[in-house]
Amino acid sequence: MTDSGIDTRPNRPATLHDVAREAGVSLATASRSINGSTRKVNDEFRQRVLEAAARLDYSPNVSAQAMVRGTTTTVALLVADISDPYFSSVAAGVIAEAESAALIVTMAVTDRDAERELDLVRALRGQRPRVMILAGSRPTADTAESALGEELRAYEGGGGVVVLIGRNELDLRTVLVDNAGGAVALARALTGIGYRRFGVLTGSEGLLAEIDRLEGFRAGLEASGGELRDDDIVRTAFTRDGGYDGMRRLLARGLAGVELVFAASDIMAVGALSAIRDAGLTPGTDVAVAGFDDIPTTRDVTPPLTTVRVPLEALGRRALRLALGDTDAAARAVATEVVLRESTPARG
Amino acid sequence: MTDSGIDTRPNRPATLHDVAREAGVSLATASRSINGSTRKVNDEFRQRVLEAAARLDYSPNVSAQAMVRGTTTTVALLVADISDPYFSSVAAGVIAEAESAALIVTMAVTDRDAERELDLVRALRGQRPRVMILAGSRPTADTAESALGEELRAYEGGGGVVVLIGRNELDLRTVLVDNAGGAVALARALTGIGYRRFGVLTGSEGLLAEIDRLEGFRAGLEASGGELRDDDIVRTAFTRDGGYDGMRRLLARGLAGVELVFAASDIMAVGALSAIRDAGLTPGTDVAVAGFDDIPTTRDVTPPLTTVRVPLEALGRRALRLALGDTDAAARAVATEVVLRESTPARG
DNA sequence: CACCTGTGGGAAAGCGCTGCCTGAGTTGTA
DNA sequence: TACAACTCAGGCAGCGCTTTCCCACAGGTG
Repeated sequence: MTDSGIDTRPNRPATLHDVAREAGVSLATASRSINGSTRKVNDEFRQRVLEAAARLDYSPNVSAQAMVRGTTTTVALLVADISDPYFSSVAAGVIAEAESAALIVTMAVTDRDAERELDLVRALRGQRPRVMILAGSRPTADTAESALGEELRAYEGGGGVVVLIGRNELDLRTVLVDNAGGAVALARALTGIGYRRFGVLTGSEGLLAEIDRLEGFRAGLEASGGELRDDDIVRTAFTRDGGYDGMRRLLARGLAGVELVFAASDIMAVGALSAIRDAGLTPGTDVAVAGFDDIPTTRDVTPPLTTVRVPLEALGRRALRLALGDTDAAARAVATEVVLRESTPARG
Repeated sequence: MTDSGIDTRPNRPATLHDVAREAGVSLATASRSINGSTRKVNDEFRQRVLEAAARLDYSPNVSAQAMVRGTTTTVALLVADISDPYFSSVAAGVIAEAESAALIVTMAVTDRDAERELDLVRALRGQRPRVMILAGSRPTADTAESALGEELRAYEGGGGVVVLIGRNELDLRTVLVDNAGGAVALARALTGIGYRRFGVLTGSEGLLAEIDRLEGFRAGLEASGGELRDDDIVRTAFTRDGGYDGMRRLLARGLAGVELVFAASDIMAVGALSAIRDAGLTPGTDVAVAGFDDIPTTRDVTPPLTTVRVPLEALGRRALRLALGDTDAAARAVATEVVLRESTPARG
């Protein structure tokens, strides 16, 4: 078709240069026609450029644009485990919000490994994302952690914005969830419907969310006459299988009067339900169970799970809005709400 | 510290140029020290460069590298809905495999909207990803679809590789799942344990997976003496709520002898279980239910769900491996496996 | 008719980086 | 001692794009 046998590698995407040549205009005019700068372009020229672009299947090279503009349209998102419904809901929120801000999301999974998390942050930093969102990051200030902090600060020093989801020791923008308040309210609600003796399944990773939920629950019980003995607190993995195992341990040991087991996350609670059933007991009747988060499956397990609703998708949206400078989003902790269902029937 | 008041905007990430200056070497040497090219660099120089880089918190600009190298390390992944466990498992597989190939994943969500899907493909194309993976894409050859095909072909024309997960009319690399075979095997297994009259809950979107599963199931029943009347096939949304609604419709109409309802996906089956329970019936006992996919929650619903196992994470891994040229990955459809659980107790 | 102003296309610089090419310095060989 | 053969640091072009800056030209004014 066109003349000039300059570069006819077939596998090279068309460049703006190609488009300009095809349309018979300069590079500058082609650029202005396609992205629509402040400068006006003659309609006829613009038309020609757009047609040429379509003919050549032109697609602007965002790397090149990023270089010259000095800014990208990327949001980097780190989650612990994308197949965990907690994180996939948060991710859905981030992605939805990113789409409405015309940003593109790059995602990485840490597998709850601090070292890998650090490597990923390093790698993602190279993308010069506008925003970096970390969900379910490790909390305690050990060495790997402070290296992470340093890396994040370096990223911010280079003009990036970091947002953490969930309380954290790092001194960075954070979307706070009212874990403690929700746990207090849950404890009160449960004593209110007649429960007195409680057990707890919580994580062993020292996540601040775990701690806040446990302490909040304990405080709520103290204020409302419930009892939680230290022996009845089981520390286990913060996963479905962790919940299953923890519950099994509790059952093997004998419930010894525990009427209700509070699992610090729904996913653990779901595992606990299965463990109860596998032990030949009936959850809700023989032991009540409550969770935290209100992931979608809480409606579909049997009995439906009492929990504390955390608006997970909203969390993700809010994280990005906060990063983008919406100060309202920083205002205060995201509210949580107790949802009583049949896994905790009213007692006597 | 350093002299030359050239550019001291505080919010500018350090460039390789800065590092080279700080280390007192040339740009070329700095580049070679940091990325380790084929050329050797004097140990002392390299040391100096690495120290300077650390001191300045240098992180290579991947956009710049992409430009000059003419290739990126990005994988673009499109899914219909990331909070659906089917897609989040597939995504987990893609991300895991990407990590082991030192690639980074960019993710977008189509929300099952063909138009949005097209826009996203267009936008992602600008990233020049090495690979583009589409999971749960729309299938039928309508107009938006052919525009999608054109866009994907343009992307491949520019040197990219497209992989589709699940059968599709587009003539592109595809990870095939043996949906039909699994459905046949399921039908046989169920007639084998005494079921005769069946109902089906399937999607209304014309996805080829839906069709293959339905047709496979039908064929399996025909071969083994089961009965499926057209009236007992309900078309509904391919989601949890779709399953719930479909089952409710079936129950409202009266089961009229249907002993087992096959839902074309687990997520629909889970909704169906809840609908059965909400109607005051006992799933498994009053109506049996079977699903397809074996998502994690199938173990935790009551009764545990009979299903056809699809190795979802493996699907994602395989998609990327296929894109990266692993010809074994293209070999044949991914095998599926019947898993009988208590939602379909043996009859009579 | 001389001059000014506004409009809008084109040339060119340069974003951060890699990889070829050059050339200085070192070692080996006759 | 002369010269070939290496080795390896540095110079520089250029990846695809945006954005000044420049300039030609059209139209307006006194």
